[in-house]
Amino acid sequence: MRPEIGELCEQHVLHSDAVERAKQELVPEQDAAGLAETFKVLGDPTRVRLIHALSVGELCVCDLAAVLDMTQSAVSHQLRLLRGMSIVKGRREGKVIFYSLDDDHVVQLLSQALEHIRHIGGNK
Amino acid sequence: MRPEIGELCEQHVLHSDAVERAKQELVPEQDAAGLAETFKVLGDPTRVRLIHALSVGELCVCDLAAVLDMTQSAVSHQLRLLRGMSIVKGRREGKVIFYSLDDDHVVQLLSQALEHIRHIGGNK
DNA sequence: TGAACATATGAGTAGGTATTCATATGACGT
DNA sequence: ACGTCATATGAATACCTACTCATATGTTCA
Repeated sequence: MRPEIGELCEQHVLHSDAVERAKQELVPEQDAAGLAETFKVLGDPTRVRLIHALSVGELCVCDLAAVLDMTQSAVSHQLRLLRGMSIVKGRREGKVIFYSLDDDHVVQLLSQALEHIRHIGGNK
Repeated sequence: MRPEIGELCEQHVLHSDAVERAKQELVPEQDAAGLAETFKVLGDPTRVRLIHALSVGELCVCDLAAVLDMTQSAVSHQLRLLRGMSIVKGRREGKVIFYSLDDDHVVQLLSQALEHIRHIGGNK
């Protein structure tokens, strides 16, 4: 079922039809970039903890800093990123700004990734 | 419904009960780290494209390089990472090594993330 | 065994990123 | 208007990461 081996690698590619097929279905560059950007934002322990903390309920910056034992500045910087990706949103109430998750997809992403981790955790 | 505002921020936290609650439910550091690690691996355009290409069907390193227009070395380095996270696996056949996705979760993660992107794409 | 090929890997480097420190913005009470 | 508090932001820095180049490993065939 697999294609015949064709020519040299560096120059002519081994399995040209498979390559063709894969090229056809290539994600548009733009999507790949967008996906990567999204995952990159989730790819930091601090931000994962931030998101998880907010999944419990809304919290202000100050509280987040306390919960995660971080500087207010550091938290604020990270929230900026998360806001930029529409993962969290802020609601002003006087001096305080309460943050909460902006999108349900994200928690699903987290739990699904956790599944993946647990799934492979044993064998390796 | 929201808690009374308490004391100073920097030192005593604004909403102590909410903070307590959030602290209770904190993800174990280990999970947060694991999640972040997983997402970090997905957080790169090259690897997203690699994964997507493999979702069509197995390909050897050389073909992957052709499909994504990259150096064999670069591809190999990335595959190493993906292998380490049990996202792809290799199957040797003579000189050639065919790579394929090791886990279904990953494609689901990709499509779910794509949903998120499309969902927010408009407003911003 | 040796040449040829596919893949893996180590060192080096350029660009990216998370935190800190200092400071700015914006809102409230007096 | 002023001081205080919560949050945001710019610059600097120390660390990380993706690629390149050179080379090693491992397989096949003669």
